[in-house]
Amino acid sequence: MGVARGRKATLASVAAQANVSKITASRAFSQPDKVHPETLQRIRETAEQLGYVVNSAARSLRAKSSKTIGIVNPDMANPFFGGLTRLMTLEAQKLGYDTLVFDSYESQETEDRIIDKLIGYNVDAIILSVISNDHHYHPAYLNRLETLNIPVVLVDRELDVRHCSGVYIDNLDCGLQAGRWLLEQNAQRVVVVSGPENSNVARERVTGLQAALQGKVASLEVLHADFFMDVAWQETSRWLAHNDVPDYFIGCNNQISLGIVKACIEHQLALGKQVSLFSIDEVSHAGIYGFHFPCVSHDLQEIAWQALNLAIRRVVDPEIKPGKVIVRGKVVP
Amino acid sequence: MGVARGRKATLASVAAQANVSKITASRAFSQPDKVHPETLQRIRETAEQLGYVVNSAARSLRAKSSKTIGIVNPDMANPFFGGLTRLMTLEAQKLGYDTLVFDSYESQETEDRIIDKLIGYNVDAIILSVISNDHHYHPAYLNRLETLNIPVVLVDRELDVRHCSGVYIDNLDCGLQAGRWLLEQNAQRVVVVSGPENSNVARERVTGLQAALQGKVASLEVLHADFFMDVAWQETSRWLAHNDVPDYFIGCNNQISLGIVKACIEHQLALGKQVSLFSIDEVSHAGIYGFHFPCVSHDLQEIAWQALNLAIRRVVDPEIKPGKVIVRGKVVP
DNA sequence: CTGAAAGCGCTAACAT
DNA sequence: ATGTTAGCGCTTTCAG
Repeated sequence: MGVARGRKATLASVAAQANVSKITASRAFSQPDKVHPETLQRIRETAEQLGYVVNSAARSLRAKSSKTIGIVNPDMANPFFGGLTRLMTLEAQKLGYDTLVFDSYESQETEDRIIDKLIGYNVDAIILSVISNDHHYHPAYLNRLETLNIPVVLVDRELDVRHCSGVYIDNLDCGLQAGRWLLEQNAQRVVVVSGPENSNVARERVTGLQAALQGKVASLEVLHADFFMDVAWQETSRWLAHNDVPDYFIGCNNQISLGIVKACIEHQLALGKQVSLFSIDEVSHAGIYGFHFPCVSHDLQEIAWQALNLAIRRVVDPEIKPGKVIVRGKVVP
Repeated sequence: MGVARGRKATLASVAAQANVSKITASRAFSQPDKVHPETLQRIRETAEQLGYVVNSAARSLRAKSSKTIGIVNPDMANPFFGGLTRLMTLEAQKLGYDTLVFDSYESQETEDRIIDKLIGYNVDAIILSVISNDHHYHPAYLNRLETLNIPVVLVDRELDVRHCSGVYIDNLDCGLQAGRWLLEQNAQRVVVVSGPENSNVARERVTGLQAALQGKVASLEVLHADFFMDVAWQETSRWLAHNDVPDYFIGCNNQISLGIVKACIEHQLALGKQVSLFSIDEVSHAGIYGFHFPCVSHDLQEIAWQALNLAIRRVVDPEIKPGKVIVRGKVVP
C-alpha cells in the first residue's frame, strides 16, 4: 500500500512525510508524552500509513536500555519452566519490557552460547535457570556478566554467586510440610524418590522429610534418581520388584512423580488405594487421567513476579544490591 | 579479568589489541575462512581475553542478513507447538541461524505486536502458526511482510495467502487413515469429537472420517467442540450422560483427546475395554498413566525440517516462489 | 589476504 | 515542544 517494495520505512521517512525532525518522530514512539498531541497523532498516522515499525536493532545499539530481558531455561518442555517463562513474559510486558526466550536443552555448551547471544542483543538483564544442580557450578560467563553490569536473576537452581540475585524455593520447608502432612495421614512405610545426590534442591527436600518423619514412621527409605522421569521410573520399578508395597511414595519433583506413577501403574498397583503418592510440585495431567495426588505446590505467578522485580529493580538503579527471595510452597491436599 | 568495568569489548578494541584493522577482526567472526589462520587465531585469543562477543544489534543493523528467524506460535504449552519449536530451533542452529521465539497466547493483538517486533529485529524470515482456524483470516501484517520481502512459512494452520509458504498436515488423509483403521477393528458405533465448525483442519479430518466410515458402521456421530481440552471434555461428558457408550471415540487433536479421556474416566468407563479412543495426534502422558491409544501421528522432525527449508530457501534466493508442503501422518496402532 | 571510508537507523546530549 | 549534531558497533563497498 503505497510503500516502496522491499524498502523499509524508517524514522527519517516518517519524519519527512510528517514534517518534523527525526528526533521528534523518535520521541513519538519512545516518549510520546514529550510530544504535542497533535504532532503525535500526525506522526502516528504517517507511520501507520507507511507501515513503519521501530527498528529494535538500531534502538538497542544507540539507546541506554534495550528494554529487553533474556530468559534462559534448561527445558521449556518441563511445565515448571515453560509455565514460569510464560508468566514472566506477561509480567515483563506489563513493565514495558520484551523478553528473549532461549532453551539451553540441559546443555552447558548451549547455555554458554545463549548467554553470549543475549549479551550481543544488549539485554538489560538475564533471568536464568542453570543447567546444573550443583551449587558450585560457576560457568565463565558469570564473570563476564558481572563485569558488564548485567543483572542476573537465578531461578530455582541456586548457585553460590554473590553478584546474582535469586528466587529460590524453600526446599527444606517443602520437605517439612510434606512430612507433617504424611504424619497426619498416619503414613507408616514411606519411600522417597529423590533427585541426584549432588543436587541441593534434592538434598534439602529429603532433609526436611527426614526431619519431620524420622522416628515417627515405621520405615523411611530414600531412592536416588535424577530429575527426569525415566530414571525415576526405573528406580521405582526396580524397588517395587524386590520390596513390599509402601504406604506412600514421595516424588521430589514433577518429573520424578510421573516416573513413580508409571512404575506403580505398570506394577498394577491401584494408586490412591494400595499405595499413595505425595508429590513435590504438581503432577502433570493427573486430573485428566482420573487421579488426584496431594502435593506441595508453588505459586508460579509469585515466582515470576519476584524474578522480574529483582531484575528490573537493578536495571533501573544499578546501585541496588542483588536480592534473594525465598518462596514457600504450600500443601494442596 | 582485565576488562574495564561495565565497558563492553568492541571490535575496535579487539582490533587494536590484535594489531589489525576493524574489518579484519570483523571477518574473523563472520567469514573466518577469509582471514589468515595465524591472524585469525591471534584475533580469537584477544577476543577471548577481552570477553568480546559480537554485538547482534549492530550486526543486524548493518548486515544484509541478521541470520535470525522468528518463530511465532499460539500456545507454546501445547506439546505440538512446543515440540515443533524446539526442533525448528535445533534445525536452524545447524544452518547457522538463530531463532527468536514468541508465544502469541492465542491473541490476535499479541500476534500483531510480535510480528512488528520481529520486523524490528530484522529477522530474515518468519515461521508462523496463526491464532485463527479460519482459512480467510488475513491480518494486516501479512501485507507488510510481503512488501518487505520477508518470507513467511505458515505451519499447521493454513491461510489462503499466495505469498506465504506453508507446511500443512494432510488432514483429509488423517481422517481417511483413521477411518480405515477403525473399520479393521470392526468399530460399529463411532463418535467423533471435532474442533470448531469454522476450522478447516477440523472439517477436513471429519470429512475424511466420514468418507471412510459412512455406511460402513452402525452409527457415526460428530460432536463439535473447539481445539481446547475443556470444551471437548464438557461436550463428551454431556453426550455420555444422554447416550449409550459407543465403541470408539475419535479425538480430532491432542487436546480434544485429553478431554475425551477425562470425560470417560469421570464416567467410570474402562478406556480400552468398555470404550476405545482413537486420537489424531498423540495423547500426552498416556503411556505414563497406563494407557495406550492408537493414533495418527505426525513426524514433528519432518515438519520442522520442511518449515526451515522453505524459509531458508527464500532467504538465500528471493526469486524462489513460496512453496507448499503437505505432510502425511501415519497410524500408530 | 588486508584495509579505509561510509553509513545502517536510531537516540543522548545539548541546543533553541 | 522541537531541532541539531554526533556517534553507537558493525559490515558493505571499493581499494589495494
